[in-house]
Amino acid sequence: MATIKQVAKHANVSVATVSRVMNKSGYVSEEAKEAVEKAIAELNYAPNRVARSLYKKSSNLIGLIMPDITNPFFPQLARAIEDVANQHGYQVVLCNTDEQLEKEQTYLVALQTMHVDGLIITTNHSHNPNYETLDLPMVALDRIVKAGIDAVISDGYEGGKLAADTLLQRGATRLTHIAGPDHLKTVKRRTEGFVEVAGDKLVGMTESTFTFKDALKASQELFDHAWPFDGIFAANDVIAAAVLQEAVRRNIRVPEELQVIGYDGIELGEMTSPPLTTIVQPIYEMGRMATERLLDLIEKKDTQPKEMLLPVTLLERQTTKRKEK
Amino acid sequence: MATIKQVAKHANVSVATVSRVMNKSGYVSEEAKEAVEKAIAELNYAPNRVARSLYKKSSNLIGLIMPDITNPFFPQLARAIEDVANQHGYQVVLCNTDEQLEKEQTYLVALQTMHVDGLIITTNHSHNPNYETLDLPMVALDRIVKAGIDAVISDGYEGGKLAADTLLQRGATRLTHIAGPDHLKTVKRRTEGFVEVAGDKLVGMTESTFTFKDALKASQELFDHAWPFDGIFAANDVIAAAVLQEAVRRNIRVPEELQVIGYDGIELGEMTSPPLTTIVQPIYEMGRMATERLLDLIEKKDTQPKEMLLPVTLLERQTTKRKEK
DNA sequence: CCTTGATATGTAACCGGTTACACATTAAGA
DNA sequence: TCTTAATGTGTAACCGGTTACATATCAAGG
Repeated sequence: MATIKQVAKHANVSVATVSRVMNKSGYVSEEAKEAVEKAIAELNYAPNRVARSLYKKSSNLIGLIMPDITNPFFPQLARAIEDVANQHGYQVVLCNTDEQLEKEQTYLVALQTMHVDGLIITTNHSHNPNYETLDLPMVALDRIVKAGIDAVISDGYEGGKLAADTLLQRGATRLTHIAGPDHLKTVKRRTEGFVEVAGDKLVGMTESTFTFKDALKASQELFDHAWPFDGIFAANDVIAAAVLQEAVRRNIRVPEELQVIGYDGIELGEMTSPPLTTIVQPIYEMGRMATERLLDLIEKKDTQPKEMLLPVTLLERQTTKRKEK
Repeated sequence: MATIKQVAKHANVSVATVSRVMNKSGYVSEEAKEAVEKAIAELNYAPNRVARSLYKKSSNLIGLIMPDITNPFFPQLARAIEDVANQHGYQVVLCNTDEQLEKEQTYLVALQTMHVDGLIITTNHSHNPNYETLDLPMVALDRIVKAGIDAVISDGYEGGKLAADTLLQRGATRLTHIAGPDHLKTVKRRTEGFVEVAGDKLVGMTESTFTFKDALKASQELFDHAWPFDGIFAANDVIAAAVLQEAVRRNIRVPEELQVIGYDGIELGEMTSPPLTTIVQPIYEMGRMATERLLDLIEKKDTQPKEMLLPVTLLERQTTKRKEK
């Protein structure tokens, strides 16, 4: 690969002039500019980003820290982030932490020493010392790290209420719920909203992680102990899919005997039988906003911490009944 | 962040000595070593990877080029790659190209100018000029780029035969198939294997992309035109899920009336109702092997091009009948 | 005692960009 | 015509590491 020196020699100017035309900075004569552009084209030159990074202390890299890209909620987020980053000339470094503090810490130093310009974090323990001392632009996505760090989240509380409302309106009278992991504040809000509206119609509740296996186990327990019920809200779509599968296995008709609502709006919901009714959070949009916000932070456009709460909507597919008039 | 100079001053040695103890190279007295280690610990020093990259022309970064991480086959691959890379001190840069040559080209220069050490490619057009001139270690994963470039793929041909065999053995007599996109050689092999064994039992066949929407459309067409049939092999699990959903919608009992086999072994297959029987390729293993191979290439351990063909297995869940004795 | 090789350490060049600064030329304004 | 500011360009320092090379000390062998 050609270097700036070779370009300079080829164009009969100094490296400073080459740098100036590339960065459109300082004064350059029309003549010199053309010569440099010609040389760049002829040598197929592209500036070495590593060298630039070293001086500028900025790499045009952003770190994306998530628990596990294998969890079907995250790829869409990653996609949005990558799209926006790329449009602005940034690349993203993928980090799966499995929510392990130690892995996270290792990544954090790796990312810092490679001078990433910012971080998007979709992982947290309620108290994570790793981030608190970190002096790097960052935004939390779908998680809340701590006050003072920007966050983009969906309105889980309203989502939970909407789920209960919908179930009740469609004639359900005995509601149940499978909550998500206890340490995720954003997920807890869904449960709170649901419980509030469900009131004394709530006849059973359990808890599960977001893996399908665990969700299946939780579903079985719920069916074993709380049956009969005719409406269920799952803390996310994976859990809802497990509920659905277990219902089918038990020959419970959905939605006639049991109505099911999930949360997230991932593609998986389209693929179940019947397709899943769910509370959709605008996943791609959330990724987009988080990234744009991060880029603003990096370019110091706005340093006032913000929390962005996005509205959710009901997507009626076929695990709920038609609306009663 | 501290620099090597500060560490040197703090330990009362030169930067060269500091560098030597960090890299365990050259001669260093026990005394100096201890002083340096103490200084490193006290200043919480970690070497600047950008500076190191500039001199070494190696960044410990690998580029991962895939069509779309949102396609449920890829996250598991990405996860495996990231795991292995990380264990060896490498990070991965995620690139979604949507199979667009132009996007790919843009990424390629970005990746080159940031001096990534290697590439894993899971995307291709049968003839992609971008890679042919590229002088960078790379391995193709689940795709074949061209002879001379290492590839890790699963045995689609055997997989197709296995699917047909299984269907036939379980009493199916009228087989159909939904093939994948025509330009993917590895996917075509599945079809070839299936068709060969199915022989004159094959009563219908169509083609689809790997998006659920398209797959649903293809399924509907197949049901409209080729019904009745009692065994179907889909080129991947997403297509199989679409077939399943359409079958349920048409009140066709699975597996009693129609047996379905997919290909891939992604988690989604577990979540359908009933759970999907499928030909599983060892996805994580493939990602692992590709990455290990790439790292070998980077470290010049072995430069003889190789193609690794991994065996597939049948995972019997509930869309096929029990084996007849 | 002298030579030699192993051990130990520091100085400075280098990687490939960016930019402060010095210097030269030219045009405009007084 | 003289001053001043705008324009144009090159040299060299700098970013933070790595390493070639020079230099120094010391122990072993002849």
